[in-house]
Amino acid sequence: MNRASDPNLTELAQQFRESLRLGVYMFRRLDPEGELTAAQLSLLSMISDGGLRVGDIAKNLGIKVPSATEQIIKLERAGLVTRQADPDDSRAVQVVITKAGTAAVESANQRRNAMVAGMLQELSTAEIEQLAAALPIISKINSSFQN
Amino acid sequence: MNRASDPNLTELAQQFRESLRLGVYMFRRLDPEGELTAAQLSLLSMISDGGLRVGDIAKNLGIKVPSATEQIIKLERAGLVTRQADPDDSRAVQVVITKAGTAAVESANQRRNAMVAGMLQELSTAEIEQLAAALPIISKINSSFQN
DNA sequence: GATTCATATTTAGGTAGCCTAATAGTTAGG
DNA sequence: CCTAACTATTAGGCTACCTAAATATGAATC
Repeated sequence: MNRASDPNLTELAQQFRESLRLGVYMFRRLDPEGELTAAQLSLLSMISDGGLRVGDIAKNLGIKVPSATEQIIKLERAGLVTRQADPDDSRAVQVVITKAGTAAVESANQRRNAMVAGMLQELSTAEIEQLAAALPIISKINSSFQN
Repeated sequence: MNRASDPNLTELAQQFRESLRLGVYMFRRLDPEGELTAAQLSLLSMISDGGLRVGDIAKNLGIKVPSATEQIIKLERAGLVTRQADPDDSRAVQVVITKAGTAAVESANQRRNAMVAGMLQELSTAEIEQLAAALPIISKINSSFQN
């Protein structure tokens, strides 16, 4: 089946792209005064359940390895992560979150969630339900994009 | 009414932020080889129905005036827009799209819409409906954010 | 076990797209 | 007319990405 040229789907694609654009701007403006940038919070959140190698971090974030290294170096200098030799492969490096890193993630998430929740509370109950239903679909679209 | 501390709303906020993050990465990867960057396409689309002043462009894009000026200069050098004195206010500048600019927008939109439509066609009819219902809500959230 | 090929990371250098602060020109109100 | 407010540009800086090249380790082959 190929519906990609369906005019309705194209129209929806256009609207979806516009939403993506709005999302980029919202994302950038969320808590700009916070101690963590958006990129740093994404990286720290990713390793908060256990250390990962640089390459895995890059892959999961959808960026190139040198870009990940750069962020990791900044986070290390800030005392939020440590780099340790991977015991199984001494070419690789395990990036592990520190206590300070965990604390920073928690406070950053709280601040940002509070900001977003403040925006969401202006929605009606029906709108909140519709939004909640759509978020998993966006994740699904993203998965198909990764390939 | 203050529901912002409602745990359910906070949970939804967290999920929404994650979707935002995914959106950022999708947006960045959409047609990276194209002749227009995402920022350029956003700006050009905005003026495709008629010239706008630099300040209006900046406001609509959610960026500062000097950032808009910078983009406009690049687009002008590429022959996609022209800058003209505003007849009513000679402090202001009208930014007008050229024929080449219009052509570039059309082809960029087609390419990007086709890419997105390709991703959307993997969704079920129900999912497409749910997504379509949520997009206006995202616009609404963004509006409340602008303030 | 030495050579060669592949993998993991870092270093070096570059770009896009934002920002703030300072400057120059234009308008409008007192 | 003069001052305050507005519009845009210039100058300089930052974050977060990129590619290409260097370094180090691991794996495979002979």
